[in-house]
Formats: sequence, C-alpha cells, structure tokens
Amino acid sequence: MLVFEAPGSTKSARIVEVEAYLGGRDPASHAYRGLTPRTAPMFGPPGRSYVYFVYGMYHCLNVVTEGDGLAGAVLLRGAEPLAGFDEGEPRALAGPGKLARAFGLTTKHTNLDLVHSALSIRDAPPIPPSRVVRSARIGLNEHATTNKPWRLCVRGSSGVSRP
DNA sequence: CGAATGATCCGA
DNA sequence: CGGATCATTCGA
Repeated sequence: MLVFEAPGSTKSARIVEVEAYLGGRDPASHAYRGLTPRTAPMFGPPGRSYVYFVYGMYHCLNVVTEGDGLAGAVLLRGAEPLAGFDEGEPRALAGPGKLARAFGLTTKHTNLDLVHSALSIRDAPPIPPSRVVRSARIGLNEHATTNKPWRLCVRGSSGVSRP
C-alpha cells in the first residue's frame, strides 16, 4: 500500500494497477534516451520515487526498481483509498494522474526514499494470483513502440483505470 | 474524438 | 531557440 504522511493527516491507499518500464531496451521508457535531469531518479538507487509532469496538468508517480547503473521504474496507475480520505474525495483513484493528484504529489516529491520518507510504500495483504490480470501498457505512442504486456492490475477493482 | 496546457528534449 | 512530443483526463 501507498502511504503519504502530511502534517495533520495520513493518507493510505491500496495499489491495484501498475506498469513496468525499463530503460535501455524499452522505447516506451523515459530512460530510453539516456540520463537527463528529469529522468535522473530512474538511474539512481531502487526504492526511490520518480515523479514527472505530463500534458501540462498531471503528475505521475513511479517506484524506481533497478539501480546499480540500470534504469527501471514501475508506474503506479491505480489505487483504492484505505484511510485518510474524507467524503468529498473520490472513492477510486483510477489512473496515474488521479492517483498523484489525490496524494498531492508534484515534482517536488521525486527522488524520495520510499522506505523512510513521508511518502512510503508498505506491505499489504497479498492479492491472490487468480485476481491479477496482465495486459499491454496504456497510452503509449502506437508507432514504433514495442509494447510489452507489462501492466498488472487487480481484476474488478474500482481503482483500475481501464478493465 | 479533440482540447487543455507546459515541461522537456532534440536538432539546427 | 523552435517545435514536436507527451507513461492523461474530461467533456462533446
């Protein structure tokens, strides 16, 4: 589960949809064209955040995975609120932009240690493999992009952006 | 479908 | 510098 501790409140949500991106061999990855100031966290140690700004209005949160000179990250695309959300807020965080918005994440939250920071990822009760669906990744440029079935989501969850 | 909306990156 | 691009979302 994803946890964000802010002064006065702690929000948590169950992660139900993710996509994997690898640098180097994955043309869809931001790291594909090498290290830049924006993508630097993807080349850093694993267990940190990589938050980027897209389409002039949305932020997306990734978990850096590879480390040791390799670039890789997992995009968090959907979650179900667990605690800390009040009634005015959406009951499902279906889509990476919505998820980041719900937690108030901006590029200031990039490159944070997701084990020790206010923004953290913690264990949650396991999801039975029979409920995990694997598919192609969403929203990638159709042309020249080798899309891999690296999207995982929980079947039937309200936090999934697209069935 | 297409607009909104701005950071980022590449090529010149 | 200019402009193409973009791991999105919402509304017609």
